[in-house]
Amino acid sequence: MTGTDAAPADVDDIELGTVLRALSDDHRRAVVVELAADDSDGERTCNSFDLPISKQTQTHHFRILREAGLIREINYGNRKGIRLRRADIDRRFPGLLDLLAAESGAPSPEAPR
Amino acid sequence: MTGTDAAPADVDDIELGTVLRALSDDHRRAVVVELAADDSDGERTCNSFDLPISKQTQTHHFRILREAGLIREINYGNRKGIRLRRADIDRRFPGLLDLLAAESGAPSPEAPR
DNA sequence: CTTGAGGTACGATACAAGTCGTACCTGAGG
DNA sequence: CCTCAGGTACGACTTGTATCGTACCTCAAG
Repeated sequence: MTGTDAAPADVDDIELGTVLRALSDDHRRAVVVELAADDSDGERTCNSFDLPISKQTQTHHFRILREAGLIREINYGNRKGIRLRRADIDRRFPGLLDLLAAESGAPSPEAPR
Repeated sequence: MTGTDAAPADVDDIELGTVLRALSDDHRRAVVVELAADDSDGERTCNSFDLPISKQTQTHHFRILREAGLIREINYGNRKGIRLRRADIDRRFPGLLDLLAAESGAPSPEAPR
């Protein structure tokens, strides 16, 4: 495993600075926004995000997201699953995912005038 | 370059990516957190934040915050005032300031620790 | 077993960003 | 006028980071 998981296990170990730094990148934010927009919270594959970057860079970004505590990566050997840590994020930073979802053109609870 | 030392005038011109990038820095986030914690929204001076960095660097950070649309800088010649754009932020990213305020050890409505 | 696709590890590179040094501007108070 | 503190402008330095190339691993299907 080569010391893979430096991901915060506890909700309290998720730090705002790390999260914001992770979300400041457009590609990573796009991933989280997509995940946040899916209510069913199904497991996704890396390929399903259609990022215009190489595999190695994708690995890098997903690691940042995992270490920030935003996603979980389930290792299947020659495949991996991506899952949003929605419950943890909602408890640690309530409203954050709504903020991100609002950027994707998601339905807003309030009338847009 | 970037030709923009201008701050976004319209609320809609405030971009999430720029805001998150601005808030990903600890010093800048500390400033916004302090501002967000003050409900009176009084004008502050740069000195009042007690940042452990040089004046030049402070100027740099305040510019980033201003260009992101998070604060306004009022120039008095040999002094300047700092003011949080609370109304704009609340309208563009509702909940964001609450998120930040929660990190400052502010009283959270439901944080039984 | 061999092959191929998905993923990772390590390294190199190029650009962005935080920091400070020096020099200069501005206004208040001697 | 001169001085001084707050603030800015420009540049240099250093670190961080996003990106990719090459090599390797893992599993499933031939």
